[in-house]
Amino acid sequence: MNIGAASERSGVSAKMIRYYEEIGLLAPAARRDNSYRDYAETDIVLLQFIRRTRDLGFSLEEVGSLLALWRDRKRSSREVKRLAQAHIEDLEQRIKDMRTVVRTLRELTQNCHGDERSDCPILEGLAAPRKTTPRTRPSRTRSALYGAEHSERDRS
Amino acid sequence: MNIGAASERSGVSAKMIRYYEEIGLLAPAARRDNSYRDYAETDIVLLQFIRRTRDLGFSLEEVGSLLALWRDRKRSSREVKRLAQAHIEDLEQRIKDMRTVVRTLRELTQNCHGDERSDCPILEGLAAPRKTTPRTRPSRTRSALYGAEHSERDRS
DNA sequence: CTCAACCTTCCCACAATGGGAAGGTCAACG
DNA sequence: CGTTGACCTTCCCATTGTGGGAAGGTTGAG
Repeated sequence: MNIGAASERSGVSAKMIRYYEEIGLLAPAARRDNSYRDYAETDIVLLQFIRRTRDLGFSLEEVGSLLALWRDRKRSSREVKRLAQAHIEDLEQRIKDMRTVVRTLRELTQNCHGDERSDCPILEGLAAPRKTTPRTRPSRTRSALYGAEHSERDRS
Repeated sequence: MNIGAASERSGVSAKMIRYYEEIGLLAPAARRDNSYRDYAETDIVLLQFIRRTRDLGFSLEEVGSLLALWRDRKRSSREVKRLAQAHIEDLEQRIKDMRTVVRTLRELTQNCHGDERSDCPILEGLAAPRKTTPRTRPSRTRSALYGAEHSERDRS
């Protein structure tokens, strides 16, 4: 199976498949005479695994750990669970942080009449850090969830 | 005031201050004879503004818009409010997505005994996308919130 | 005078991903 | 058989924000 087909089957872009191979997340793919990468069904399963764990917000490094644990079936499930739980905690912290931010922004917008008048409490609020900002400092937590393409929405 | 002092006063690293200047977010700083950048109180206010909006998860591009609106006081508050609200919606979507992910992960971990035994429902679950995954696809939403330095926590 | 602590500009790295160029291959159609 | 389009290959570059660090200039205190 060519990389294109593997990509379609797994939902991982060809570019990413090559990249995962390059960084050692995947073993070098089998090659055919024409040097095309050749994928088997088992590879697809692997790719889908990666795809899914990525969707769940695990970093590639974490995906690597999970893959190692997966390959090495003899290993205990303890580690897997620990990894998953650590990730859940990460996410929960980030959700909490974001909610705080949303609350702050809501307070700011609430007092802004949003019309033609020029005075805007949002800007004042942004300029003068009131107590409303409970140290939402980047709090280390991260794992590249939603590294999506910049939303070119309406306000582009 | 040297860049170091300005950094300390504003909470923005010297490196970032230079970067913001480089990308045109800030006007080129005044220079002294020795070519050192020289900052005044008003600059500090500006830097704090940036710092705060960054903390609230606005992208640098968005910060740029807010700064423009701030500088141009004659402008209506409508735009500011719109920007803030768009950002709130962004955040809310992301919170929703993350909650879905947390729920999924919770379900997976719940069935994992997490002991020495080798079978781990988490891994099975990750391999076989059950219905539990309600299209949490990267859903465009993003603005580089928490682009923190990779958390080198316990599991480093 | 010397040394530490500043400052300057450059370049490099990171996470993950996409874009695209320059070139090789293959299959189908005429 | 030849051409064409759809593949594939490897490379390099851009992105977003941030930090690290080198190589060099300045300055102020001891």
